[in-house]
Amino acid sequence: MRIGELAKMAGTTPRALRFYEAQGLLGARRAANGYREYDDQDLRLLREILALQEVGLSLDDTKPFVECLRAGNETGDSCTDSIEVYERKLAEVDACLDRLGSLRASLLSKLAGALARQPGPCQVADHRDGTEAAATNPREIS
Amino acid sequence: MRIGELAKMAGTTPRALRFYEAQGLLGARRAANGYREYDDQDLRLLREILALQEVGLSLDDTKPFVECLRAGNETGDSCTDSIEVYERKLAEVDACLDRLGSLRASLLSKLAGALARQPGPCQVADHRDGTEAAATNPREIS
DNA sequence: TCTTGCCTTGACGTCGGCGTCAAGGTTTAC
DNA sequence: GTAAACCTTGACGCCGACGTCAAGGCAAGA
Repeated sequence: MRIGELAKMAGTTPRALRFYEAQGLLGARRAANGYREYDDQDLRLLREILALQEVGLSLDDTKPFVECLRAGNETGDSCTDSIEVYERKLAEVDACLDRLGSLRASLLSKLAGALARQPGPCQVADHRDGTEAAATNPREIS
Repeated sequence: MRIGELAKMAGTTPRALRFYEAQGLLGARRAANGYREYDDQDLRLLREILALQEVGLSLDDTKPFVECLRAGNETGDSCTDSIEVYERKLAEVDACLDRLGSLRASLLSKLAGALARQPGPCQVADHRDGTEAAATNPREIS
C-alpha cells in the first residue's frame, strides 16, 4: 500500500511517516515511480510506534520495540532493551509526578495565602469571588 | 544597579533579564551611556517572576503579578487576575497529574505483561535479567 | 485532454525560555 | 595605557514531532 493509505489506516499522516523514516524508524521499499510501498508488517510496526507514543514514549524510545518486532518477535517488548525503556520511562514519569505534586502544593499554599489576604466576601459582590473560592477549594484539595 | 549585578543578586543571568524586557516584563531605565539601570523595586519584581517560574507558571502567566506589584500592592497576588492565574494553573497541574497517572498505569501494565511473557529466570543468566526484574518489580508496583 | 488527487523532496515555522556567539562600545582596576 | 570585565544590539541554536507551503512528477477518471 502507499503512504496515504497506510497513514489513514493507522490514524496518522503521511508527513509523520516520512518523519519516522527520516528518524530511522519504519523505512519503506520504493515502487518503480519512486512512491513508498508498505505492507502489513509495516502497519504493525507503525501501530506499535503510535501506541507507545500514546503511553508517553519519545520516538527515540520506540526504536528498540521496532527493532524487536523486526527481529521476528511477536511483541515489541519481547526484548530486554524494550523493557529497559519501560523501566526508565516509568522512573521518569514517577519523577515528574513528584515534581508536579510539589508544584501543586506550592500553588495551593500560595492561593490560600492570597485568598486569606483578600478582603473576600466582605465586598459588595459584583461577581462570584467568594462563592468560587468556596466551591473550587474542596474539589482541588481532595 | 546594572544588569549583571541585578542578575547575580536574583540568581539569574543578564540574558534572561533582556528577554523579560523583550517580553514586556521588567523594563529598565537607561543611563546616559545606554546601560540599563535597575533599583530595589525591580529586584522585587524580578524575584516575584523567578519565584512564580519555580512554581510552574509561564512568563506570560507572571504578567498579572508584576502589574499588581507595580500598581502598588504589597504582594503580586493581591489582584484577582493573579488569583485567576493560580486557579487556572492549578487546574492545568491537576489535568497533567491525571494524565501522567494514567500513563503510569499503562506503562506498568505493559511492563508487567512483557515480564510475564519473558521466560525470565529460566535462562542461564549471562547477565542480570531475572534478578533485575525481581528486584525492580516490587519497588515500582508499590 | 484536462482535472483532480495522489506522490516526491526541500525547507521553513511552531512553542518557551533562554544559551551562545559576533562585533562592537564603556568602564574600571592596575 | 592597557587589559579585563562589563555593557549594547542582533541573530541563530536548541528541543520534539511534526504542520505547512512550494514546486513539481505521476496516475486515473470523464
